[in-house]
Parts: sequence; structure tokens; C-alpha cells
Amino acid sequence: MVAQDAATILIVEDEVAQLETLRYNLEKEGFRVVTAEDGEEAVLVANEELPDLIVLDWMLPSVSGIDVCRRLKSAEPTADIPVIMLTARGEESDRVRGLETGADDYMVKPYGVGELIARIRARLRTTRPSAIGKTLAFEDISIDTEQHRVTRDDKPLKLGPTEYRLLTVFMERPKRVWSRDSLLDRVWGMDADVDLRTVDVHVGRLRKVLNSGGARDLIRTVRGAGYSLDSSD
Amino acid sequence: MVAQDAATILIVEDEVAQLETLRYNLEKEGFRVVTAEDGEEAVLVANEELPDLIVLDWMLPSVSGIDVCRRLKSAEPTADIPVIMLTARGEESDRVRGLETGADDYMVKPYGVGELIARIRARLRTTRPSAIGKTLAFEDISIDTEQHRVTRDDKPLKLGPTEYRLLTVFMERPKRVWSRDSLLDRVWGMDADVDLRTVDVHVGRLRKVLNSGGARDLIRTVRGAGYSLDSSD
DNA sequence: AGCGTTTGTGACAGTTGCATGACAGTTTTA
DNA sequence: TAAAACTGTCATGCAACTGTCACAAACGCT
Repeated sequence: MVAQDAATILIVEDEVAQLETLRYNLEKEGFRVVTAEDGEEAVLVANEELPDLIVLDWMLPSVSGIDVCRRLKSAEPTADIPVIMLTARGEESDRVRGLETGADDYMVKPYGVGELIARIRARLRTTRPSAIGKTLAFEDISIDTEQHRVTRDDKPLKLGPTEYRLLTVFMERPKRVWSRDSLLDRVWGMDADVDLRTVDVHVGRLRKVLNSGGARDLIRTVRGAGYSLDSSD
Repeated sequence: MVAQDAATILIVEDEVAQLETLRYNLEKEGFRVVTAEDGEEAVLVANEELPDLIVLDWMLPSVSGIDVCRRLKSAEPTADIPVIMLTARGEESDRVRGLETGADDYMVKPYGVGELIARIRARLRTTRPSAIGKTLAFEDISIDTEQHRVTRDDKPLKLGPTEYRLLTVFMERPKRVWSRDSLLDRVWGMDADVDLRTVDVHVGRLRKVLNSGGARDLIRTVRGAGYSLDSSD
């Protein structure tokens, strides 16, 4: 797996030994790993990096894992990032509480690293298929993310890097409307210093390639809101 | 949760007692439940009903749960339906195997029904947000906020940005009466420098679109006070 | 019924947001 | 090292949307 495509995992864990074990194992699996050792830092890093998934320890100094989770889930840019909670407690009521806060999954310590990785994979399979080497499809467009190949109606298309990333974002959640802002974050990166209007230009370029065969335009412009991949107007 | 929006859950379980307990609990939570008692039937029903989620027992007569899972995940219409596996075995290797077959989650018997429901919710939250929120509805009007789409009686409506925002405000608290002042704050922004009467015009425009199909007017004018979204005259 | 007040609405001019082609600087490729 | 490909910005043109006004209609009160 190429670095550029690797999914980024944020690990939040205050015990350094555990954290490093996890980091080692996840990196071995080809993930990009970023870390935080307490709740404050976790929220900060999450907003900066927009990781594809967060592994979150329940017991943290100062801000508890459950609070971190709530804060992440209630703020826009991080709300959709899946969270897997790690906890020493096994009581069901706690688990339920964790899930209802918005955590997407739950593992009880001591857990097997193999199972954690399987759960991570299972989760990414639905939220970020491209990070897992799956091929994405919408209508007659498809992307082989492993080979970086895009076809429409089985005919190969030639996209530039930015257009490719842009299309990938669209394809991972068809029909969802993306604001220019969030596209800048996802396609150009959080720290990019680029004019908002640049998004328009690249969407235009993507459109041109996508429709080069005379096919119907599948990118919807939502005035005042952004763009989406969609079949009807 | 309204019946119309209820997510459909397919339960696959050969022990009738367990199946009925589950059905009872899930229906109580507002889900629509369909069932199957063996692997063959499961695949059949899954293709027929295209449920939003499948709860799948690992141990089944004839075709094992893991095979059912594999078949569902490899065939088109059912490939994206999340599967939660139920199993008596607790060994990690089995769990990993389950997840790698394409199961999206995993619960070990005996499990708590509360936790199962929480997991179902957590799962639906990502795959069918409309079944769990993010969609606003009032009478036959609904807004998919993620897609920025508005329908009335399932027919799509075309709103301008301001009308969209206005309708969103109404839909978030149906029946509440909004003064022109507070609408200005919410729809135009606190610092907007706009004539109060402009609200009237936009309400008018919103009305026109909403009722274009000859439907009943759902916006109530409260003389001297403002407007609200309401079903009675 | 009559009157003052509040609301509905069509028209219109001004503004905004978006698509697009051009271009110069930069990076990648051969 | 030269050529090709890509990137970000800008200017332009157009269509959609916006806010205001003037007048008509509806309403509530006496």
C-alpha cells in the first residue's frame, strides 16, 4: 500500500507502552499512525489530521474518553470519523453508554491486536473503502484504488492527481454534498492555503474529463452549498 | 420513530425462542423486523427485502452463518448491507475470521439485548443516516440535510438557498411560531441588514414551491406574530 | 359596514455565485 | 535539459437569486 493512500489512524492512549505496541502493529499493517496522550490533545490532533478512524482509550487523565467522543461527534469536521473505544470495564451498561455517545465500536481489554485490526478493517471498509484497496463504483464510473485507474462506461479516463483525489472523495460518499471548505480539507489538506474558488476550477476540470465521452454530467452543483456526485439534476 | 422511516432488520436465527425475543425487542425499538430460520432462506429474504441491516447467527443448520455472510457480501444488491454476527464461540481467531468474511460487527452469546440495539444503532448511523436522524420530516415534507434535497410527497422540489435555510429552520421545530426578527437572525444571520418585510417575500416564495403540486399550505401566518410550519389552518 | 393595519404578491433592478478559458509558475516526466 | 503535464489565480460572462417597492388583499376591531 502506498503511503499516500494509507488510512490514518489516531490512537488516544495514556499508557505509553500500550500506545507504542499499538503503533507498531498498526504501522506494520500499513496504516499511518498519529497519537495523542490525553483528551485535549486528542481533540486537537483529530481536528488537525482528520484521521480516518480513532482508537480511543476510555480511561484518560483529565478529560475522559467518553467526553472526548462526545466532543468529536458533536463538532462538524470530526463528526463522521468512526471511533473504536478501548476499555477495561466489561459491564454492559457501560458499553451501551459508550455506543450511545457515538462510539462506533467497542473492545474490552485485554483485547487481541488481531481482532482490533480486523475491526478497524471492517470499519474502514464502509467509511473509506479506498484506503483498503477496494474499487469504488457509482453509476458507470469506477475507480480501482489499488491501481489508480478510473473508467467510465469501461473506457479508461486520464485524470490529474488532484482530480483523482477529488473524485475519490465524491465516490466514497455519493450523493453527499461537500462544501468547498470540506473539499479543501480533504483534497488539499487541512493546512492548504488555497483560494476557495480553486475548487470550482478543479471540479470543472474533473467534469470535463468525466464527460469527455459525451456522457451525462454526474456532478451536481448545489448553489450556496457545494458539490456532490449524483445522478439526478 | 415513524413507521415510514423505520429501518428494516433481518434476523437470521434457527432457535425460535431466541428469534422471537429478538423480534419483540427490536420491534419495541421501532424497527421493522423480518426473519429467516436457515441459511437458504436468509439469502432469499435478504435479496427480496434488502434490509438495512442483518443480524446473523453463526451456527445454522445446513449452510453456516459464515457462508451466508460470504454469499451476501459477494453478490451485488446485498453486498453493502451491514452484518452483525452472533456466536457462541469467543475465540479470537473465529472472530477475526468472521470480520474478514465481511461481517461488520460481532457479538458473543450470551449478549445483552441493550448492547445489540446500541450496536445496531451505531451501525445504521453510518450506513443509513436517514433511518436514524439527519433527515428532517414534517407531514409529507422531508429534507435530507446531507444531500440538500427537499421532497414533498416524495416528489423533489427545487428551492433557492434562502428558501432552503428558511424551511430548515421551520422543520427543526415544527409548529413553533417564529417572529420575523428571529427568522432574520437564523436565516439571514445576526448582522444582516435587511428589511423585515423581506421575510414575507421569502415565505411567499417558499409557499409557492411547497404548494406547487397543488398540495395544502403548511405554513401558518400568525397575524402580528410571525410564521410557523403547521398542519391546521 | 367601515377603517386602519397587517400581510400577500408581481415586477424589477442590482447583486451574487458559478462556469470557463487563458496564463504564468511549478513540478513531473522523458 | 527540454518538453509535457499540472496547479492556482484571475477576468469575463451568464444565470439564478435577492431585496425592495408598490399595490392589492385580508384581517381585526369598533
